[in-house]
Amino acid sequence: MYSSELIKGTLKTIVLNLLRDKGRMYGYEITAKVKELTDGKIQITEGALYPTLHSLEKNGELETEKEFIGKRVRKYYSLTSQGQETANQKVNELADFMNTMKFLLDLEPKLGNA
Amino acid sequence: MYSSELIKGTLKTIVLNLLRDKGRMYGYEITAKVKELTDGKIQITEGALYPTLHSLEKNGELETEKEFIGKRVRKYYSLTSQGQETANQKVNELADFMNTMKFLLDLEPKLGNA
DNA sequence: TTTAAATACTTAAGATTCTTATGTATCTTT
DNA sequence: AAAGATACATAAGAATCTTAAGTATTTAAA
Repeated sequence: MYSSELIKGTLKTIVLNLLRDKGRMYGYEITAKVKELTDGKIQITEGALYPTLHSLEKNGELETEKEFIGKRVRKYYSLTSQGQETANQKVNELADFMNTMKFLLDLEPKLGNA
Repeated sequence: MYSSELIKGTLKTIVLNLLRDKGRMYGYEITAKVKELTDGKIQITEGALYPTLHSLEKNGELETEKEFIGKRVRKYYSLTSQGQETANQKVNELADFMNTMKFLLDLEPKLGNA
């Protein structure tokens, strides 16, 4: 488990990226998938996830379909076309940021002014 | 410039790592160095940096020496031995986290259960 | 069979960490 | 003389997370 500050700011990107890959998922499934894919190193709490999903939906990035599994409601989320764009952009930004951070932490010699 | 959520949670690590490398630095110098090293992509604001430095000092990770440049005070920060350990640990954690995130974003096939 | 655990969603209070803004003061450049 | 850079500090507000509590169904274990 990583210290919680690190997760901050990457949650939206994780969710958008997963939905881009899987097509549609419901909340509980997202938490389980992230936990599985990261061997438990990243555990999204429900208190963080659901407000994020609601906010993304309100913003037009996600749309929902309700399905009944027996008597229980399940809300499937999928990307809107706007959400597709945002997903691409957010993932690129995070990848770029991680390159910058890697450079900063390794303090590699800067190219171009040797 | 990255969207500000991304910076959150990495600031302490950036500061500790820089101090580990440079020995000692003062606040303003840190903001300038990070800006320079990242070509302006990461700009630490003073409102974020100074409280962070104060909190790290209060926590025993950093120690300070004041120096006068003319009539102006400059506060140099350096790592305590505890700060050294924290720096190592934080940098390792962030590197580990970035690997996990890279895997998660690329959705590379998981090794070990093919 | 009843109890616990897992599934599935929701929301509220509080903590943390950042942005934005303001304030003070000195030094350097125009 | 004024503007911009240097150098510190802190407070109000925003954003995002944790922790916690609540509701309800389904499945597994005792």
